[in-house]
Order: sequence, then structure tokens, then C-alpha cells
Amino acid sequence: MALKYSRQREMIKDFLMTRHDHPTADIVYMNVRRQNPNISLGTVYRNLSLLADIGEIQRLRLGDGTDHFDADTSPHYHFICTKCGCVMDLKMESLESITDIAGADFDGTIDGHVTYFYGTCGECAKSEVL
Amino acid sequence: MALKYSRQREMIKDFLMTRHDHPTADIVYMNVRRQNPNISLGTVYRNLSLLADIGEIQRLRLGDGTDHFDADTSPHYHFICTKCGCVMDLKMESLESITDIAGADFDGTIDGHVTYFYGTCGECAKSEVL
DNA sequence: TTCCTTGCAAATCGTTTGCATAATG
DNA sequence: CATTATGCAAACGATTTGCAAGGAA
Repeated sequence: MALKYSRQREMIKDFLMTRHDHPTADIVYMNVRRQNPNISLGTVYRNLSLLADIGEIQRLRLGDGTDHFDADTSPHYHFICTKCGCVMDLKMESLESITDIAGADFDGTIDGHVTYFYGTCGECAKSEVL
Repeated sequence: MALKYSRQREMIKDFLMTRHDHPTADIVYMNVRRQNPNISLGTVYRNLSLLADIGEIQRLRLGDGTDHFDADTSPHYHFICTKCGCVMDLKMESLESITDIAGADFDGTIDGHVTYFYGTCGECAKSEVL
């Protein structure tokens, strides 16, 4: 299963690096299609999964039913606006310690955690006032 | 949209209260069907969603693609075994403070967080040794 | 009688897969 | 040449929905 170069994979990764809003596979597809109208949705899904598997991008499951993808693979937390659905990065310290807290009274091994925050984003908060 | 009594909804809720393993809609369907073979999957989905909306049960999105349901609506955390896929409750203190940590440098309002832990459960850890 | 709820089946949504063909190493 | 990747379309699993019929208030 040696990896071979593919123009499509390159395009997908490049596109993802320009975006900081954690797009879904469908959004990636619609955009990459502008540069290569022949690309298929299946190829987009295959490459997003592959890139996520080899750790070049991150797959986010935020509970809205569809996966989001992030070219930023450094550990960081996300915020989802319950009003507009936008996803944004949070600048905050690591919460690794909560894994220890969780493992304190647990009969097994805890390897990690998944956490995301929700609420109202700055934009939506503004328009509420109007 | 006043709620009317329904035998099916009652059965679904009753069944869920007997289980502590956070079953999926399909598992609920298969079990409730034993008492009422005529019940339809759609009814199960409709009632699980309804009960979750009015807060009588909790819907868990654990990133495995299918929703799980929990009759215990008190705030608590969950653990998912990456080996066997089982879901269990964690006895641990509240992590409300992380919401404040996340909100410290954020231009919006954070209402809450979703956190779940993953790793190897006690059972799977045992069988690994064998 | 009014309106909620059901059973059933068809529809939808996000994602995966089989297969013949094209591109890479 | 051996192998991996692609486009396309069909297949999938989970969930939702339209609709006519049934049950609760």
C-alpha cells in the first residue's frame, strides 16, 4: 500500500490548507471541482479519509451528522455555533489533565478525550442585538 | 403540539430505563418489538427524537456514526472502548470549569461542552493479557 | 371532532464500494 | 509491468418523511 502521487489528492490537501472553517467533504468537492470539473465525490471522500488516516489532516466529528476536515493537525479545540453552525478554533490551553481525572475511578485505560464547545459565536451575538 | 399519550412512547422510555449501555435506535427497536411486534422503526426514531427534544432522555453522538440514547439525563461523562465499542458511564467530577477556560479568549458566548473519553475498557484489557 | 400518533414504504443524506480504465513508479 | 488512483454509478446504513388510518383528549 505504497502511496503514489495523485493530482487530485494534492488539490484536496491544498484547498483544505487555505480554509480555516473546517469544511465538509461536500464543500471540498464543490470547491475542488472548480479547478478540476471531472473529479468525483468518491475520490474526494477516499482522499480525505486517506489523508486523515495518515495524519496529514484531521477529521472532526462534531455531532452534526457530517464529518468536517481540518488541515491543522496540531491538537486544539473547536467551537460550534448553535445559531449559524460555524466551526472555529479555540485558543486555549491543553486539557490533558481531564483524562487523568476521568481515569481516577475507572477500571480500564483511558487513552484520550474528544471535546468541543458550543454556544453563540461573536457574529451571531452581534446580530442578535439588532 | 400538545403531547398525547402513546403506548409505544411509553414502552420505548420504559425499555431505555432498564438499560445502562446506551443503546442505539435499532437496538431499542429490536427489543421493544418483542412486546409489540407491530411497532415500526419510524415510530421508534420519532419517539426517541421527541423524548430527547423534551429532555426526558439524552441523545449521545459519540462519533461512531449512529446515535445512542440514555435514559439518565443527569450530566455525566461517557467512555467508549476502542476495542469492543461498548459505552459506559464515568464516575467523575463535573468539568464545568473547562467552559470558562475555553471562553477566556473567545469572542462569543460558550454555553457548554461535549466531552467523551476513549481507550480500553476493563473487560478488553483482561482479554488482552490472555 | 380535532389533532396527535402510528405503520408502512419511499425518500434522503452522508459515505462507501465494485469495477473497468487511467496514471504513477 | 505491477500497483495505486480515478470516475462513475450502484449500494449502504442511519434517519427522516409523506400519507392514509388509528387513537387520545
